[in-house]
Amino acid sequence: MPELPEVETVRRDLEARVLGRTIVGCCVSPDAPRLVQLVPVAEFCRELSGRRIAGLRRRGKYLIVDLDDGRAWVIHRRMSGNVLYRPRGAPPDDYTRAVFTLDDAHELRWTDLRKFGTMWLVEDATMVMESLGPEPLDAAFTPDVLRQRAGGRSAPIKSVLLDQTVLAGMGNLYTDEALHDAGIHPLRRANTLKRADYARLHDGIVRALRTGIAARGSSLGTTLRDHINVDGAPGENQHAVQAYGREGQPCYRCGGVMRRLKVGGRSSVFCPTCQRPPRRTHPAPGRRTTPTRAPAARRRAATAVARRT
DNA sequence: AGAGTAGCCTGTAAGC
DNA sequence: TGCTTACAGGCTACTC
Repeated sequence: MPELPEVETVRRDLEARVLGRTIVGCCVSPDAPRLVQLVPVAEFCRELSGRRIAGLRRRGKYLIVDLDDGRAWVIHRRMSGNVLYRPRGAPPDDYTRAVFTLDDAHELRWTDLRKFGTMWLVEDATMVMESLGPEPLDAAFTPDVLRQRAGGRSAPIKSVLLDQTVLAGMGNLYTDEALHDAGIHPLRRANTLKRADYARLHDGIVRALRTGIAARGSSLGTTLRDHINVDGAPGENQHAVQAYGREGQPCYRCGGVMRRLKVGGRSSVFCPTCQRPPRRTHPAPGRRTTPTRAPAARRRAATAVARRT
């Protein structure tokens, strides 16, 4: 599933291939009625045709194609969207929903099995991504910034990291990786993490994302529904993954068995030894629950979920 | 306001 | 074997 590293990999590949090229044709399949946002497909295609590609940027999981008239073609891959750069006349690709013909005898093919992907043609790219949090790979993203943005939240840290208004670009895979790297349990409430926790988490986030980019993204599961790069080849980061999808397998750090639970409806894999669960449910024998602790019912519910799997 | 969740979508895999 | 159900997940819209 495309997250920051997968979008960045495609951005870099496209920059090397289509920068300066002109879009000479546009065809959107009628079976992808939600693909083009804000304007009718006919208008979108008409306005895009004839435009030269002046730049390629990324913001969070958004890919931004800057056009020569100052407008921006913004693409969000969501779950299964891929951008392929193919010679005109190359064999068809499964689940192709749109084709953008270029002036170099190639075309950009938008493939998207689940049809969740969206694109916009706008005057200013920021209008579709106003609420995004900071870029995790910018120098301005520091442990203090992370703590300031996340530290006031009572939701599980896993859910907070997935909130794009807190931090832009993290998805389920890299969140699991970062939390494992930092030794933080996904159910820990964000407002219970200490300064040192946020320092480790910051490092874990940056490391996980950089590792992903260096490996050209993660391609798990079957090729059809997964991230592939502009030439159709998968990434390699799935071989480097420490946590995501490794339920039942040994933790690379301690050898213990990796476990899985649901956090905010998302599957989360973690090491119960390296990532200590939140405060225990049951007070030690003879001890009383102090009023400053979370209500017993809530703590019990949290641990029950953690034990279920 | 913040937290939690249904729905969008389709292919795969597990269960009966 | 064939059918049904659960699951995967980014994001929006909705409820509580």
